[in-house]
Amino acid sequence: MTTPRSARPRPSDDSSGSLEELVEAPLSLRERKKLKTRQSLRREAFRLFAEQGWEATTVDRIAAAAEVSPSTFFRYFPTKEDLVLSDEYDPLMAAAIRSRPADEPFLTSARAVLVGLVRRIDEREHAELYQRMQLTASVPSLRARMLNGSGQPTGMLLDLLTERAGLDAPTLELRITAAAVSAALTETSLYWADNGARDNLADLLDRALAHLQNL
Amino acid sequence: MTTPRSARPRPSDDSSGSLEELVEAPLSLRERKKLKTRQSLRREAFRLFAEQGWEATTVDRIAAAAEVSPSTFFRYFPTKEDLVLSDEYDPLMAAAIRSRPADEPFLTSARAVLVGLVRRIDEREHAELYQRMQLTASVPSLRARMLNGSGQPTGMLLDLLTERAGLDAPTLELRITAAAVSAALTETSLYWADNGARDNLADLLDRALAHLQNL
DNA sequence: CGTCTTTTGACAGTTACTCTCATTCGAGAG
DNA sequence: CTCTCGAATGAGAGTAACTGTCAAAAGACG
Repeated sequence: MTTPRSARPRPSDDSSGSLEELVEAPLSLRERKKLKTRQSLRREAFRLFAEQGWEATTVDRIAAAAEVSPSTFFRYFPTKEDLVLSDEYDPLMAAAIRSRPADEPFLTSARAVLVGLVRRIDEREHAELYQRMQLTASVPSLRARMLNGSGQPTGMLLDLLTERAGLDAPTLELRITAAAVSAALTETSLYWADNGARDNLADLLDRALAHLQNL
Repeated sequence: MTTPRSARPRPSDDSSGSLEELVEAPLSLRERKKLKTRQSLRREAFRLFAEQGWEATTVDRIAAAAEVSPSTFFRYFPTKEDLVLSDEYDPLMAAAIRSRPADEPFLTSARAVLVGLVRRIDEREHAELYQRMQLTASVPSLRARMLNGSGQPTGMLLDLLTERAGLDAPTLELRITAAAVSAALTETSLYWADNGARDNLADLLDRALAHLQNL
């Protein structure tokens, strides 16, 4: 009962796929189909968002475009917002941070890992990332949810911190640290999108995390 | 177009009233009635939340209990969530911070002002404050929105910072600072509620903001 | 009192989301 | 290849949070 990650339960499993699968497990036909449906939903949704905007694009239309029933949509994404906000980077971040020396100051670990990760993501999927952040920054309800925990790394960062400290339950200080880093990540992304991605996201993030150290 | 404060527009005016009115303006009959309606809605809502929980309490029932039409409910609170999340402390905070020497480090100002303010609020309205935070902490959608900007002080803190820096538009660094302080405030409140208000909220906040300084 | 403006209530409509149940389809055994 | 089982889907009905419009009620003010 520490910090709930997402309001609603995920559909069934976390088999997501975007940034080069971590494990190249031979997917069963069933899994491949699920993946296709998921990708199709996301792709069609983003296409429609770009064409007609967020509000004008109803879930029914997205489902129709992806050729599934509206029911199915909600089996893949608990809410329309999750379509945009759900990311699959958390496990990557966690693994990367865990691979760092445990006695390194957390902000140092986080800075190195996050900046590196963001740089690679930005290189490979710049267009997608940008559209996502653009949407997130401009749609109020998305921006609102972006600024918080669901779909954001706060919870995982906190778990990492607690684990590092060898504790069972997080202290106030750990929660503050996690929240601050997470807020920096989020705020930087929004800043980036607000400015039309004029700057390099990874560099901005580096600046942001550096700034956190001398508050 | 910096950081939108709230997703939806406020009903009409910001004549709210809880913590000892700042201005003792002689309210017209109309204004007094509005205030009564607002308070009635909030009171009845919290009563119902306590009795039947968040989800079981529909807007229609709240409106009925307050003896206004459902339409009117939304004229006072843009969303059901705002009923819980909207606070009227922002202007107080702003004024208090502005009264500090402009060359004082921001975190120092913030720490002194926020801790003092929170202490006074907690003394005067402990029960209310606690129920609000309890609700916020336990209802996922509320907790989610709490962790972000809408209804939270991020935007105002940012304005203050920008003003202090003598700038027109906030820099990334200013945004990070505002976000970090805001996150600390939020996270502390949740921690407080999570722990059943065992500790003193003002003291916790002091610890949290101190911690921010030596990240 | 009479007029103007603000607030309200009634009502209809949209949409995100939930729940249930029958059907379909892939997995795996024989 | 077939049969069975469990998982995924589709259909449909239902709920509740909002939105927008319009006419009636009520305060402000001369």
